[in-house]
Amino acid sequence: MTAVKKKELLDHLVKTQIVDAVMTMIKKNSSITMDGIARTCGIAKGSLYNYFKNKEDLMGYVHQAILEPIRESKSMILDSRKDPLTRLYEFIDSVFHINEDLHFYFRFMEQERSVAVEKKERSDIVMQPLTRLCRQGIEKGQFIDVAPDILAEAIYGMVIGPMKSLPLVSYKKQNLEKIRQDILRLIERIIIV
Amino acid sequence: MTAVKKKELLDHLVKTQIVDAVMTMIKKNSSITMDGIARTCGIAKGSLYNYFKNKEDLMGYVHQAILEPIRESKSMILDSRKDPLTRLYEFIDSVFHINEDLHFYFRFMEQERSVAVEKKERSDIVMQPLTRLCRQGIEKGQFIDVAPDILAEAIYGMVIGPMKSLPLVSYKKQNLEKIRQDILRLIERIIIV
Amino acid sequence: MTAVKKKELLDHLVKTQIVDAVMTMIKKNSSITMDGIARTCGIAKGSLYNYFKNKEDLMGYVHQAILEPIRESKSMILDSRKDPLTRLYEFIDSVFHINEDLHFYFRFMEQERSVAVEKKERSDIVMQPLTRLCRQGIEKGQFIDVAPDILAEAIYGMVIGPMKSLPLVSYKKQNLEKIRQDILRLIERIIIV
Amino acid sequence: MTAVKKKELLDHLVKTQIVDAVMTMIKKNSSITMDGIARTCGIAKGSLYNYFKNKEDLMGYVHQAILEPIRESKSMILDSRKDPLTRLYEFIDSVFHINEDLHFYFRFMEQERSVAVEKKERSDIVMQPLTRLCRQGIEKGQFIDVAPDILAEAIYGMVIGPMKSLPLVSYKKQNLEKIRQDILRLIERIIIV
DNA sequence: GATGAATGAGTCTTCATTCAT
DNA sequence: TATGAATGAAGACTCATTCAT
Repeated sequence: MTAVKKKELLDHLVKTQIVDAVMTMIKKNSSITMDGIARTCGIAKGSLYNYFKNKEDLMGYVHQAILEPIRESKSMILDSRKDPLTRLYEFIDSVFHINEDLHFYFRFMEQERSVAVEKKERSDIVMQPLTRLCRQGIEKGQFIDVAPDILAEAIYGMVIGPMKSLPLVSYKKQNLEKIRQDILRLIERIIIV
Repeated sequence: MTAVKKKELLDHLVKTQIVDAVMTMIKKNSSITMDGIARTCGIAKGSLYNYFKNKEDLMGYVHQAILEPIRESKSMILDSRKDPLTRLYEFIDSVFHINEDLHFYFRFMEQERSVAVEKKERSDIVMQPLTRLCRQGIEKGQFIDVAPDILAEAIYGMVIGPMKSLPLVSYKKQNLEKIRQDILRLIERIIIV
Repeated sequence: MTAVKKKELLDHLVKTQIVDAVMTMIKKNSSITMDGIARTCGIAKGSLYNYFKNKEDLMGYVHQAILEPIRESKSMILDSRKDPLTRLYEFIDSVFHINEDLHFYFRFMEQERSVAVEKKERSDIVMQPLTRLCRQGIEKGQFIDVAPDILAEAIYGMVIGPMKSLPLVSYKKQNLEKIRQDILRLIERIIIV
Repeated sequence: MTAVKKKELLDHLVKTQIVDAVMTMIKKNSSITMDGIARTCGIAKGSLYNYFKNKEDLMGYVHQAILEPIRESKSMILDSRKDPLTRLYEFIDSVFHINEDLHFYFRFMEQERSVAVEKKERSDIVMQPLTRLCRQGIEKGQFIDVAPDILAEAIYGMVIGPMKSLPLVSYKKQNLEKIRQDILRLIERIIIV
């Protein structure tokens, strides 16, 4: 391996470590300070600045690191070449299977309070592909014919809403399956022609 | 009036003033500091501590003061003795008519970022009465028979979702009416004829 | 005394204390930090920010506090209604009598390194009145007729130059008088008999 | 070439490179950090410490490297075997012709603010030879008979003063020539018997 | 009770210096 | 010898809280 590659690898390793540290802190709901990040990483405060220009930069990187996998997984489903109906079901399934990530994502978004940013991200990651999907479903006559962005919002609300409030409802595995069935029944009844 | 009553009245007056100050600051999107609150109120920083133990206490009070009117207005509609169907339509209408309040409420929630708190409040203010409403509608055979909390979440998502993203969509008055029509068309499909 | 006056007095007292602290530190040639200023004053770091918005503000105040007396004393001499010749001799005398202040002033200027600022201050305090003085002397036919600003610079250089380098020259009281005589002999040659 | 000589040559090469880097940075008015020096040189930060014990050491070397040419050029003029009067005129001319260097020198001095050092350098480079020149001029009966060091200071002040303040005066080429003429007239009038 | 000056822990950021490779 | 990542001491600034008047 060349020296350059080694360096890049090491660089990436430390950055990953930093991301992990921030994630841990977010999960613990502790406030994110450069001091804290360094301590959690077990490196010196100054070292953080060898990897990132400043806190904003660092948080931006963490942001991307957290969002990218979600963005990708959603995009893979929502933008595939399958039938719109199929994709919708797959999307709903995926939401049920990644709910832990999703909860983390939501908490992160709330920590990183910036209305503009949140809406932008939500829009980029889920709403835009979902809106495209809805448009295609409507064109094919599979979905009810309302404005596609409204339809997308409604689907998002119907699916994500119950997921977000799950931790409040005391639920077991079978409950989760029951919830899924109910959501599917609603989707079938409301969305599909 | 007794001295005690006078004191209570004065106490309430100042607290109201403090709440207003915080609201003003949130609207201006300025960061909420004890110093700033005192300055906005026109009282001394130290005096705040005569009314509240600490900042958390103060913010808790503001929290309640902001939420109570929304809670009440929602409760008045959702818990009235009218027909569930009627109440549902009234609720949806109310959401469309108070959207300014609602935006303020959302901004406040983002300032006061605390996952636990947000969910709790949302639950108290809207979801519980809405769930009760759904239960009654289902029992009466008016709404499709799924778990009432899921139905409530779905309705919430369908109605609030598009509202939250409104600032992003470039919209005019007629757009708003179009959105309302679309949402109503979706909601109607919940209802069993 | 009213409460307001008392407050103003106290405010001024603390600011004076801060100025003194900075002066002390400059004399000691120690680097001027907010921490150090606070320590030297015997007050808390945060308190400095109750009196000044930031370090720049504080240093600006110190700047003025140091310069004002010098500015005033120079202005009183250079802008008086006396004969230009008389004023010139008085100015030279004054330079010899305040040389301790002047040395402190020069050291301060070097600490506060900002070319623009230094030149501006020097210009405001000494060069402008001195140039006016020269212009009047030339008009009256008392001084040799060259550009007044150049003449002013030359006088400044002739008088201040030797003063600045005094600490290097091992000198005694009588030396100082000898230097003064020499400078005066040079200055006299500017004057048209 | 022996290995030792090779090493010395290399050492000198790198040091020259470092001096150039610092000069460049001073001209750009950017703050001089070890990191920046290394980056500008294209060598590693750690390597600087193979050539210099610490930053102070490095800056001292740069100091000498910058001053030496000025010192030499001044010395060549002031210490030549020509007539004192001729040398004085050559000195004044040289000041007018090297004003770019001089400005760089002044900026450097302001960066390297240290009263002691400045006075020492000024003394070494200009004042000592100028004082010698004055002494010779006085002995020859060409210059006015005051203490040679005072005379030197006065000349320095008369010539350098206007030069230093030049950037303030909005001046064109012809202005510069006018200034030169005025200064020469003053010198002739005041200094020369 | 009201006041607001004083406090100091906590936050981000810079940079000279060290040291393992 | 060369490298540059790691270090940590400083530095400027913020802000919730206390307390003497």
